[in-house]
Amino acid sequence: MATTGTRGDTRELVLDAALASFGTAGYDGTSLDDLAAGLGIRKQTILYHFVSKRRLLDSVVDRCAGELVTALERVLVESRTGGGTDWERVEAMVREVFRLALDQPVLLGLLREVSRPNSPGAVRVRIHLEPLMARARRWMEDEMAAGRMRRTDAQLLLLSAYSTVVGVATEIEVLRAAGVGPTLRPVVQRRGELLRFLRRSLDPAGSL
Amino acid sequence: MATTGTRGDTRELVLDAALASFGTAGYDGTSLDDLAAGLGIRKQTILYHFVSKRRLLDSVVDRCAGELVTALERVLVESRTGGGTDWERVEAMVREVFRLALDQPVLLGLLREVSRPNSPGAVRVRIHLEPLMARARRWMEDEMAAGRMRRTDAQLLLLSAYSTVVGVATEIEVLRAAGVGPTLRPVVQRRGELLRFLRRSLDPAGSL
DNA sequence: AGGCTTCCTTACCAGATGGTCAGGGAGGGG
DNA sequence: CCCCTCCCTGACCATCTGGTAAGGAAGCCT
Repeated sequence: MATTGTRGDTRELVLDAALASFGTAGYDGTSLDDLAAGLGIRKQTILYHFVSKRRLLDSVVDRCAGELVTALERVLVESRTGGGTDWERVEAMVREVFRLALDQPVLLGLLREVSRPNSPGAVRVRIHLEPLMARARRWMEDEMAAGRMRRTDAQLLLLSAYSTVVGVATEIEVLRAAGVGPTLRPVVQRRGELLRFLRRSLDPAGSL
Repeated sequence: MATTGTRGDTRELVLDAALASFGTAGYDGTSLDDLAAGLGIRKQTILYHFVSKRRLLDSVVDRCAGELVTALERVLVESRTGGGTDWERVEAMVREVFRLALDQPVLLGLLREVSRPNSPGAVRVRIHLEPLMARARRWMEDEMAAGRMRRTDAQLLLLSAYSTVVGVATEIEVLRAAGVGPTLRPVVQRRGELLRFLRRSLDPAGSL
């Protein structure tokens, strides 16, 4: 072969490149030929591993959603054994999501692309996020009923948090377009706003 | 003819349809054939009025940016003759932007599409927004120097406000995708957050 | 009437796109 | 040795893409 060198992980390399391209150029703006050329392989190789372009997108989404779920699951377990308050657990989750986003900014690109209503990946990402959302919602409503959380519309709150994260994606891009370097100050600021908002909505001990 | 009926305003109809399509399906996801078919005309007619697809996007952006600038200009004049404080003027501007966005949600779709870094329309929208931004920035810095505004990074604040508005675009779409009807409550909530954020950053008389 | 302009059309094209098909090389097991 | 499977590739294709060239119909002006 002598193309990629290490052997065996072509599939993963394609997924990486596809994630980046879908996130920046968009689904329609990504051509399998270009994608393959960037990897030094032929388009047919991509089609061999992922039957169609559509399924490639699905695979990318699956993989990213998997990472997200794993990371959240880990934080959830940690905070459970650590035995923090509800609010501390919420905060840990939010921080984990932002950490993930800062570590892999490409994820935000994909999320943004896939949040578009008519996007082919929208349904796929919903499949992954809906159980997560439903679970979080149920938990929150239980905690509200038990008086450990302030009463509010759980679903609307979750969606608001979700779109804040998507908003961060656009913000980073806007800043870059405006010539502002990839400083993380605005991201941290957003995180602070989101946490403050959530605290105000949820924490019974929250100020103001 | 007998196609459109009223006569003469084919150009405007094309612009309307293009705005909607670019905003929902994206630039790459929009084909001139489909666009024309939706209007009951032929693709060549579109090419006749707007020389190329790219120029069509430019025209759409131009028109929308024009509306925005006009609306803001009007508010600015009104608030100037009304003689409000700095903060009241800022608030009036923000409210006008949100009003515009609520009146024509398609605008948000376009804005979102065009905020993508590699988007062909990104440069065009920058051409329109940069003078606006520069002007606002200069004004804010003057007011800060005069002590009528709290000191802060004017540019970062403006960009933050801008991306909040773009964020509203994604939020509406996310909500729709989640099955939540086009309720305006989250939008109003966002507006409230943005105003609070701006007030905290700018208003010398602002609380907390 | 005849020409000019405006608006829209049919006919056509070169290039790119996603996808199919058959085949080739490497390795492993019999 | 042969066969089989895994991974990859070249050749090819139908379709769609934005864009060009040319012509036709309606109105306006002289």
